[in-house]
Amino acid sequence: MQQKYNSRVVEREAQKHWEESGAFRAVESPGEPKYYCLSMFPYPSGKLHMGHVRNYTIGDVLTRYHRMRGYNVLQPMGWDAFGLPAENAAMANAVPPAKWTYDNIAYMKKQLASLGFAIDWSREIATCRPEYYKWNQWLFLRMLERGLAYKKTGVVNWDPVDQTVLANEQVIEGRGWRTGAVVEKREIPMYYLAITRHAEELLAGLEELPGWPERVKTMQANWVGKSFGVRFGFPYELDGKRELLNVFTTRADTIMGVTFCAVAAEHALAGRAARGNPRLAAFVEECKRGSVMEADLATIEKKGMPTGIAVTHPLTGEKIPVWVGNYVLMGYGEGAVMGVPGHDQRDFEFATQYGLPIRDVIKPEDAELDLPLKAAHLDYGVCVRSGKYDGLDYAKAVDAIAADLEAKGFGRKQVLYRLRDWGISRQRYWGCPIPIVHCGACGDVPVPDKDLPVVLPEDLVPDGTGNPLAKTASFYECACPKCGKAARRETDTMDTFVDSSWYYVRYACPDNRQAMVDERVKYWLPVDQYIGGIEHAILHLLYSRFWTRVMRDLGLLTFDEPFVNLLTQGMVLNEIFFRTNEGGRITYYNPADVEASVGEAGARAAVLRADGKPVEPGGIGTMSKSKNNGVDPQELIDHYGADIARFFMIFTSPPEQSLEWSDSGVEGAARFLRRLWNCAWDLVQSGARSTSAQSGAALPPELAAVRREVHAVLKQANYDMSRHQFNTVASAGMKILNALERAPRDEPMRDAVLREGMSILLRLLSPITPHVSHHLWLELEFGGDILSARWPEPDASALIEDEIELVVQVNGRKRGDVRVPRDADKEAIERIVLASPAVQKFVDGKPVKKFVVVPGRLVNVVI
RNA sequence: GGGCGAGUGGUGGAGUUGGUAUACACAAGGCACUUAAAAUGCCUCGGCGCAAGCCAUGCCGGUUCGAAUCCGGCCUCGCCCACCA
Repeated sequence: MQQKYNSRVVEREAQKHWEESGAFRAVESPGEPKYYCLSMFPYPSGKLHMGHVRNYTIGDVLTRYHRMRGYNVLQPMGWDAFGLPAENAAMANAVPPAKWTYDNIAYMKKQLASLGFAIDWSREIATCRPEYYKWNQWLFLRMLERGLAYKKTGVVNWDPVDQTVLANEQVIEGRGWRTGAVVEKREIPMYYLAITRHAEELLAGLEELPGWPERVKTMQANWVGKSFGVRFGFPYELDGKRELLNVFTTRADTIMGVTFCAVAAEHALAGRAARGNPRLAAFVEECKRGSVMEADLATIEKKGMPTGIAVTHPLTGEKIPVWVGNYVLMGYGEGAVMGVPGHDQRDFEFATQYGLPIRDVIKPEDAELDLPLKAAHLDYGVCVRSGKYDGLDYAKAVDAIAADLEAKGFGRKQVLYRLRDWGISRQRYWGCPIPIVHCGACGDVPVPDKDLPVVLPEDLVPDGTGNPLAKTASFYECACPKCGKAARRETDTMDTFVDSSWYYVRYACPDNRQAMVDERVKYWLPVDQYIGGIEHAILHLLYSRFWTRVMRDLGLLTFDEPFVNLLTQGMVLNEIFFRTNEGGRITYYNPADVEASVGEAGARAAVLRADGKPVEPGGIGTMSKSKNNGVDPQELIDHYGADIARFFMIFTSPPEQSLEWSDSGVEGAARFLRRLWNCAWDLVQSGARSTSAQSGAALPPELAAVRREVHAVLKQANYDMSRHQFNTVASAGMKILNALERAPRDEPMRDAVLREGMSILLRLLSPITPHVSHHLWLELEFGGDILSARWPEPDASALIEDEIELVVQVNGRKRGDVRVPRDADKEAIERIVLASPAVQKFVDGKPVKKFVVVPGRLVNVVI
């Protein structure tokens, strides 16, 4: 054994051993309990960042722990390899996205290997490989057959210079992020997946996910957005025809307070009214051009214009004017609302602005409203000034009004979801081709299964002006599968969220060229533990839950929910430093280049090392390129090694909380592992390798205390492990080492206690610091491979003491402690406690009102 | 505007069911070893007080023998959603 801990040597040897022995190869073994542990696969952006390291370390801890618990574990890894950054890099470097992506994958794979993760690399997948995305296309065709995929014209952000669609986040202050051109709204045909058909099931299914964080479930439920209400129509006549202006409301009880109706600019009625009304037409155009971003909509001023059309109130027969309102969304409900200014704040603002009447028809049960209203009264109450509905509460009023509307044929109760169908068309090159051929004679023709996959050419270089596929004849020129005539292939590709919606299934059978899934899926799926960032709480996880149900309905899967347990790990944060120059431009400096010192009165001063001049502290924030506060994990690994990096990640914060980077924290981790090594070295030097740890042997009190400490800490650590609080498991490792180091030197049984303690400690740490644990396990000759060693359990007999210490409280305040025999009953304890000087002093002859005993912990004397 | 979290030392954070608040670290200070530095080891470390003791888990109140933990009302911060009818 080397005297000094050399992480490089230890880690290289351990990794070589694991690789040569195929230690992480997962093999199906029916009858054996399985544990499928999955971390969200990375986008191959170039190199790992700290967030990856944290994510995969947490996953690896769970994987290795469950293996030692006797589970047949699977931890796969792959690449979310399609996407926009590859196209941007391609433009910048004139290299095809494919080459850039594959190079990045090769480098990042090496980085992952150097961290010692227990990954089964034989199952590696990359979503940009035809053998993977073929099944995207295949499933899309199945969905098309069932009407679950369909084509529709939708509104998108369009960059007129680049001739391309922009994602919402690529629109900055109304302009394209690359070109600076004013973004237009355009209606173009896109393919949609009918996720709304599963809205109810996606909502109800959340109830069956006790292993998911509450907040993720809440976010999903809000996103699906279920509302109970009434859908009904206001009748009107146009060009001699009787029509209905349909609206949806969750407040049918306020229907007698309607003083106007408002429709979205895109609504058919608005278009109709705009004909022959240039001012209205101009207003409608203005509204249509507005941002697609909903967050922006919330802040803009309410604007509207009358259409000149009037509808009839379905219950009162009153004439109601119809307006176009910029606050009405075409995409939700009917694109039209009933205006109740008395009881809806938006309607109130609109009515106030345009002088429309405001009517109060709801009042609190036992109070009167302050009239005139200064704002809409939103609370539920009872109906007033509502004719036959007067005095009814919310539920009764809605029931009665819905019944009347239904009787008259105007509408009825309805459930509405906020969720919209998933548009998957992207006018981008680096993605999965949509398997459709456009034929002049036959229309849109699906590519037959036998012609799958539609292969994406890998040698194109985008230039920023539109989709290169649309300019590559060898791709788009094809024969119609139906009639054989010349046709044009669809050049849109799929949203990359499609790729990530089912990759976890494919890990079970990545090599199957004949089918999307096979028998092995039944063994491994669903995923037992999924780990990833909270930023995927809505979209990725919702799409995956949807896709799973689609596959289930096709008979490909037999379960509803893909991820049984979900752990959302926190962000990795670091300090931010910057300077502002005369022009107001902010330059960020990496904390590694900044010398920070704590000055007088705790004031923090920071200077840039390069020039010794001060920089301003900008607080703490997520590691990011824009704030230039990232720490390159590779430097950490090169300098300290994988185990120290992993230990720091686990020890510093609980997995779900954010983790603050700290150089001295890393030093602390390094210090601990050196001490661990030294402890093992001493034990090896004492020649005590073969001394067996006998639990039953009578130990002198000091050693019994050490052993008791070790087992007590282990007991707590096992509880912490089970609830995924890994930071305190790492603490437990430190506590055990502290206890072992305190063991008295001259006792003959010392080495036996130390050996037992080390065998526990190494196993406890091995999920966190697998390399050094592996190495010391061999050096101390505990037998076998620690990878598959049994997880340690505390020895109950080690925890028993003949005398226990009880804390003594008087009136709930700690006043001392007493030692009592382990089996003392309440009377005996009371006798001892009342006789103790600490209690005597406070009781001072006063009568004892109550004597509370918490067994094994404390007593409380109430006087 | 709505929803969900979270507020504990100088810092990161412990504290299952209410039961010794501040575990384990980091930083800081002191000492030892050393020619010196690094490394290592030992000690101190919530506040006030000479002490007995008192006060401290965002603030105010309540329940309880006993509250960081439970209940009610505020304040602050973070995240998510957001003119959703």
